[in-house]
Amino acid sequence: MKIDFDGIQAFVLIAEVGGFGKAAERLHLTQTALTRRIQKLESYIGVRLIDRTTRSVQLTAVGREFLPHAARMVTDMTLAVSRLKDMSRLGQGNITMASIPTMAHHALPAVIQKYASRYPGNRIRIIESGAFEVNRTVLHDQAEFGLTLELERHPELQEQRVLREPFMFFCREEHPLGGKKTVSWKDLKQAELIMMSSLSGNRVLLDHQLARKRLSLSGTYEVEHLSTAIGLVAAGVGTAILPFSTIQEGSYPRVRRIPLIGPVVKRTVILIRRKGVTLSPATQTFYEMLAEQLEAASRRPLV
Amino acid sequence: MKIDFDGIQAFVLIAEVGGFGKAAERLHLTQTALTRRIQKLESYIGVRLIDRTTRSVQLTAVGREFLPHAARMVTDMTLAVSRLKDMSRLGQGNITMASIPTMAHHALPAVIQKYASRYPGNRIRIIESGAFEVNRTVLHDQAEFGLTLELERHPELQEQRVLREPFMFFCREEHPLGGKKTVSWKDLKQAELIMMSSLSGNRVLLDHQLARKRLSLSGTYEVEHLSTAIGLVAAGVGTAILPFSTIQEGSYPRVRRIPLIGPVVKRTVILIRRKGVTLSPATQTFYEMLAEQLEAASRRPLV
DNA sequence: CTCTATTCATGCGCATCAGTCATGAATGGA
DNA sequence: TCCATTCATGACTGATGCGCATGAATAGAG
Repeated sequence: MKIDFDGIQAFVLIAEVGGFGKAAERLHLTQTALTRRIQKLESYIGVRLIDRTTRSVQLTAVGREFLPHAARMVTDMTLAVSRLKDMSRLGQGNITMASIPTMAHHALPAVIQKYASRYPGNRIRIIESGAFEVNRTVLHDQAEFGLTLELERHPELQEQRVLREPFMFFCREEHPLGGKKTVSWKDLKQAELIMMSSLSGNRVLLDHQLARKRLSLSGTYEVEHLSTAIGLVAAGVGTAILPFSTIQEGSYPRVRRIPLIGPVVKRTVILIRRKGVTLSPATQTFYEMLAEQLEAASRRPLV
Repeated sequence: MKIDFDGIQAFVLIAEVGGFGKAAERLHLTQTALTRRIQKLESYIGVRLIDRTTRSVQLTAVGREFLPHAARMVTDMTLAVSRLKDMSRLGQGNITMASIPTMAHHALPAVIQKYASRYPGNRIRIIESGAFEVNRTVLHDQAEFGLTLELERHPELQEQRVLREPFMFFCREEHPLGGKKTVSWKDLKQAELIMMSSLSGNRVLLDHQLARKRLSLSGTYEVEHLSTAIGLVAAGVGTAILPFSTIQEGSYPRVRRIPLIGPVVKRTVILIRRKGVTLSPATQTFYEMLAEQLEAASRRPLV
C-alpha cells in the first residue's frame, strides 16, 4: 500500500483554491506538475476526484466525501512534522534530568535560570535523589541524563567530569576551630561531628578515601541530607564535613567554611548519560550549558 | 514544507518490529533502503529519531514522543486511502438519486433489489419529486443523477432515454368503454376523467402533444399524484389517462388498461446527470444497471 | 459571430532520487 | 577468539517527477 502524500496535498489545495494554476503557485510548482500529481493519484486509487475542464474545476462526489479527511490528514502531518523541526531548531522540548540534592539546590538554579531566559517555554523536570538512585534513574530512561557523584563506573553509562571540589570543615565562627586557616583530620577528635548516613554517596566517598589514609570518622549525629547537616551546624549543634558547595556565598553568615587538609579529600561531580543514546535537542543544549557552567565554576578559586 | 510519508512509515514500522531488517522484509524492500529512508527523514527534520548500533535499535527521546502521533497518522492515511480504493473496486459508496414517483414506485424497486443483492452494504437514497424538481435537484448536486420525464432540455444536463411508453386509458372493467380493444381520444367525451394537476409533468406532456393534434382534455376531477388517480379509478369514481407503467401486473385486478389511439401519445423517461461530472463508482454501476433494466423493459411487448 | 484570454492536458527531455548489490564495521554469544 | 547477526556505506541504475513548449477547450469581450 503506497501512499501518495504529495498527491493528496495537491488535491486538498486545488479543492481549496479552486484551480490548478493557483494551487501550483502556492506550492512553487508549475501547473503541469499538479496536473500530473492528480492524474497519478486518481489512477492509483482508481477514482476520479476532480472533474475539470479548462473552464471549471469541481470535485466529484467521491472527491467531496474525501476532502475533509484529506484536509485533516494533511494539516495533521504538516503540523506534526513542523513541530518536530521546530524542536530541532533548538529549544522546544521537555527536559528530564536527575540530580543529587547538593547540585539541585546550589548549582542548578543559576543554570536553569540562564537556560530558561535564552530558550523560554520548555518544561524542565528534575528528579532529585541520592547518587545511587540517579544512576538507576538514568539507566531506566526515567531521566535523559544525571548529575551525580563519581562512584563506581557502570558499563552502560557515559561519564563526564564537570566539577571537582574539596570537602571542608563547617562550624560556627565561635567554635574552637573557627578561627583556624586550615583544619586537619586529626583536629576533629574533639569536634562534635554531624555525619551523613552511611547510605549517602558523599559518606561512601569520604570513608573510602580516608580508609586509604588509615583514617576513620565517628560522628555524634547522623543525618540523611546535607541540608539538614548544615542547618544543625548553623544552629550550633555541632560541626560537619561537607562538600565545598554545600552553602552559597552569603547564606549562613555565621558559619565558617575551613579547608580540611592532611589529606585534602575531594569529590568529583559528573554528568552521566546512557551510552549511545541521543539526547533531545533541548536536553542536549541544556546539558552542554550545564557542563560548561560547572566546569567554569570548578576553575574559579575557592574562597 | 515537504512531508516524507515513506520515511515516517518506515520509522513507525521499525519502532514496532524493533529492527531494520524485519521492517524491510515487511515492506518488501532491502534493509539498505530503510536505512536510507531513516537517514533522509532524520536529516530533513534535523533530529535523530532512532539510536541504532548493529546490536540494538531503540528510539531516542524525541522518537518516543513522536511515535504515537506518527503511528496514528500512518494508519489514518492508509485506512483512508484503502477505503477509497475499495470504493473504486465497485460497490462501496452512497448513492443519491432523484426520481419521479411513477418510476420510484414501479420500476426502481426491482432494480434496487437486484443491485443490492450484487453489491450489498450501500446506502441508496431516492429523492422522490415531480419532473421539474428532479431537474433542479440534479442541477444543485443534491442528487448525482435523476430519473425523469423528457421535457425541455437544459444545457447543463446530459440526457439518456431509457423508456418510452404510451399513455393508456384506465377504467373499471364494468365501465362502458371497459370492453373495447382500443379507445380513441374522441371516445373520452362521455368518460368521467380524473386529470392530473396542470403542474404535473405528465399533464404538461399530454397537453403539449394533444395540442399539436388540436385536441384538448377537460376533466371532472383533478389530483396531484398518479397514485391518487389510480386509486380513484379502482374505486370506480371515474376513468383516467395514465402512463402504461402506472400499475403493475396483477395489482388492481378490476381495473382495465386499454390502449389509446388517434393519436398514440407517449412519454419518454430519461436519465439525467450534470454534464462533465463523474459519478461515484457505486452510483455509476447503479446508473448503468438502471438504464439497462429500463431499456430492456421498454423492449418488452406491452400487455 | 469572431477573436482573445484563460486554463487544463500532453509530448518530450532531463535531472534527481530512491532502490539494489556488494561489502564493510561493530558486537554479543559460543 | 571466532562466528553470526545487524546496521552503514559506496557505486551504480532505473524510475519518477519536474519544467518547457505547445495544444485544446471555452467563456467573455467587441
